[in-house]
Amino acid sequence: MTHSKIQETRRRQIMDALTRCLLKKPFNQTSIKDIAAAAGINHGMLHYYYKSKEDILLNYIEFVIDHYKTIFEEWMASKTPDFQNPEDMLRACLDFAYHRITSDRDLSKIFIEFQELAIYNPKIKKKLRKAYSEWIETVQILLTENCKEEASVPHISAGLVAFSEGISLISIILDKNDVEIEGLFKVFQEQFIQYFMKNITR
Amino acid sequence: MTHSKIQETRRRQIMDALTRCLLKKPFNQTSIKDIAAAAGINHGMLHYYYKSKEDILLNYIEFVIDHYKTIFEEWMASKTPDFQNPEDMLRACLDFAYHRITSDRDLSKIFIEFQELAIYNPKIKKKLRKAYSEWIETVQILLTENCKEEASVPHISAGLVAFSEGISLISIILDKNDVEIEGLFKVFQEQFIQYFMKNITR
Amino acid sequence: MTHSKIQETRRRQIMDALTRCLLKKPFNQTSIKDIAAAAGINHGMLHYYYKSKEDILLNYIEFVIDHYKTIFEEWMASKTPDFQNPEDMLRACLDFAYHRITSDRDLSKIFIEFQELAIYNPKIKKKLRKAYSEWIETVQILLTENCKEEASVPHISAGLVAFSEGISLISIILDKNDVEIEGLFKVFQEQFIQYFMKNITR
Amino acid sequence: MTHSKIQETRRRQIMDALTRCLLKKPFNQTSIKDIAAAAGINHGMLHYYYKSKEDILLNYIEFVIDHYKTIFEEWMASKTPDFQNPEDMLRACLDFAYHRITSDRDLSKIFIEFQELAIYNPKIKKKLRKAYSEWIETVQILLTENCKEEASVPHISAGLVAFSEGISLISIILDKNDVEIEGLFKVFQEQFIQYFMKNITR
DNA sequence: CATGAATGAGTTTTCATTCAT
DNA sequence: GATGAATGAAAACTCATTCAT
Repeated sequence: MTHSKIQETRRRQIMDALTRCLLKKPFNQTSIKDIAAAAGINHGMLHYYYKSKEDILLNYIEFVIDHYKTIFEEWMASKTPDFQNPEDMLRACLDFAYHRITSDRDLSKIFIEFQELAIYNPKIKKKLRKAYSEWIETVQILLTENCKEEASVPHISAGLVAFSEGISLISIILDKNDVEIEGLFKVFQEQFIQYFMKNITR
Repeated sequence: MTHSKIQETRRRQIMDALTRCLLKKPFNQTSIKDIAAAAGINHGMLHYYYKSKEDILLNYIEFVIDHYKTIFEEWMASKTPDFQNPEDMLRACLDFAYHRITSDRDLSKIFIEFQELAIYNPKIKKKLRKAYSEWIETVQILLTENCKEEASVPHISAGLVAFSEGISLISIILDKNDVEIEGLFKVFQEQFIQYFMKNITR
Repeated sequence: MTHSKIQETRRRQIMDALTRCLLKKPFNQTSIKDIAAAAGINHGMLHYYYKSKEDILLNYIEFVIDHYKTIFEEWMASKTPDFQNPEDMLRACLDFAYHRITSDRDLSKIFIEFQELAIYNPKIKKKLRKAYSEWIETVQILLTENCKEEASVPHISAGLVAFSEGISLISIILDKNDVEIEGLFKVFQEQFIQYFMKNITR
Repeated sequence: MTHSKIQETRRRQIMDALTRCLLKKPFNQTSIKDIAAAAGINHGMLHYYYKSKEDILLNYIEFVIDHYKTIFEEWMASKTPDFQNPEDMLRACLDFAYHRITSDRDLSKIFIEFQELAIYNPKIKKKLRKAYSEWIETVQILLTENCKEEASVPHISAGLVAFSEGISLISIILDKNDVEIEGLFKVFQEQFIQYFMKNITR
């Protein structure tokens, strides 16, 4: 039992506090005291639960990634039996990814922060690389299951993820409202599905 | 003429120094003295030429954007007469954007830094929004010139820019080598061109 | 009996732990948690057994001094009947002092630490003063028993102790190996014994 | 010109301030702000002139050692022609060493602090080792000049330095007044001179 | 007796900014 | 224009001590 009940609670408080902080200020300008205040606990405790500010960040990145991976997996588990054909499944997955991830502005901001941190910090880069690799792989698996021509699947998977990240970035920077962004996304989504159904589906 | 020759030189030295700095450390961890040292000038001078650290950053962002805008415009001016048909032009433009912008790893890093700064700083966000808007608009103009069905052009333009940004991000995070990324890019580029030629070109 | 068996054990564990700690870091940089970890007990307990960090130190100094006093006394008790003449006894005592105290590098380090602590802390200074006084007195008693000219005995005793401390310091700082230091010590030891036998022995 | 006039002044102020601080508190309990306050300058400046607290200390140790080396050398230069015979010279040197170094209680305290710091810090140990080596060497040179039997000179030199350090330590710990300590020192000094004149002088 | 969560004062260090020279 | 000394606020981190369980 390395972590007691109270430890779990505190660690979760700190993670949630950091989310709130990162929506206001970049990590480098967020002080340990800021996080502690947001969590409603003494700043000394942050060093009791994590060995450094970087350690908080590394744990936080894992926390966020795991959180969304879990959400996706739970959704997949609940939906899988429902799909009648590849097109339905693809459309549902893209819808889910869009509504729960790409269009979540808070999440997008936090990921843009992660990306910047990754550029300058190899440890963070490694974590992010793993997350994106897994995401691309998940897409690949989904596509391969319904694919007769496998050669282009890896490129298509990576491209979809890149496009998704690009959309989320552009929607943040341009401050487009959700309707416009959804329209933009849908155009490409439909295009992609049609292309995929025509050329690749078995 | 408020700026003498020496002033122009100094300001340019500072901008170039900041580029070198940003490839090593994020802006928030880059000190005025770091920039001054990289520029080979006294740190006190940075406050003579710019009124604050933020002011340096705002000028720098404009400097970078202008720099690449100029490069693109010069290239366009030099190429325009050569194109025989829309397809050639589209392919050339996408090639240029890819080779000079999307695949320039240093530039990509600096833009990821800008994006993060923009999230938390409205002034920076405004500058970046303007840059991306103009970029999308440029693409729109290029497409519209050869287009019979204009309705989807705005979406396609924004999508192309988003995709381009997504690719550059993914290539940085995944540390993919240039060949892999180019392959990925080309698949979509070709797809896009074919789609565009079939449905939209007049 | 205020101290139960377990209490004695714990207190001894703490003292031994501090010895190990002081060979790595100065007392001021040794934390309560360091000592607790070295002792294999909970850091909260240190405040149960001792009222403060300083209290631990004061007890430790007494512990170390008593320890070595006991060793010397036991040795003396075991040896006394053996000596045939003053010269034998003197030589044996100096040998013992050298091999068990002066040349014990760990002990020397710990005493250098004590000396520094004593300079700035009157309570510690008092304890150390008492220890050195008693040591000098012991030497005095040994010398007086065999002395016809008592006047210079106090000076000689203090001088022997000072010399012994000086040797141990120099051997630590110069990192001389044991052989060199023993040679240095022996030269003076022999000189001293000859001088003492010639002028002072009754 | 790496150091301007003001730099020299400030650096000297800081060194002098540290002397005052070390007479009150050990180095580890002396904060950067304490030293700055004692020097009458802003604490930020200490990091302008020295790159860390340890750097201040290392410079300080060199400063103190150089200071006393200079004093000794100047004295030697002024005295050398006066000595008629080895005995006069030896006595004068030992007198000087005693009155200006061994019996200087402030200096003794500071050296006890250095010794403790040296035990735990290799860089400091190296500096102190060099200082003691040079001191022993100086004594050796003085003795060798007047010596017919050189074999024991190294031991005697090291022994004299060790004894001197031992005396200064004991006088601090026992809080003996100067008269008593001088008496103690003189007994050995006389003994040493007589021994040296009889056996070793050429 | 034992544990470990909690507190808060204190430490070194960094740095944008100012300004006298 | 140019230099670099000076300021002071703020940062991350440490730790003796307390105390509820």
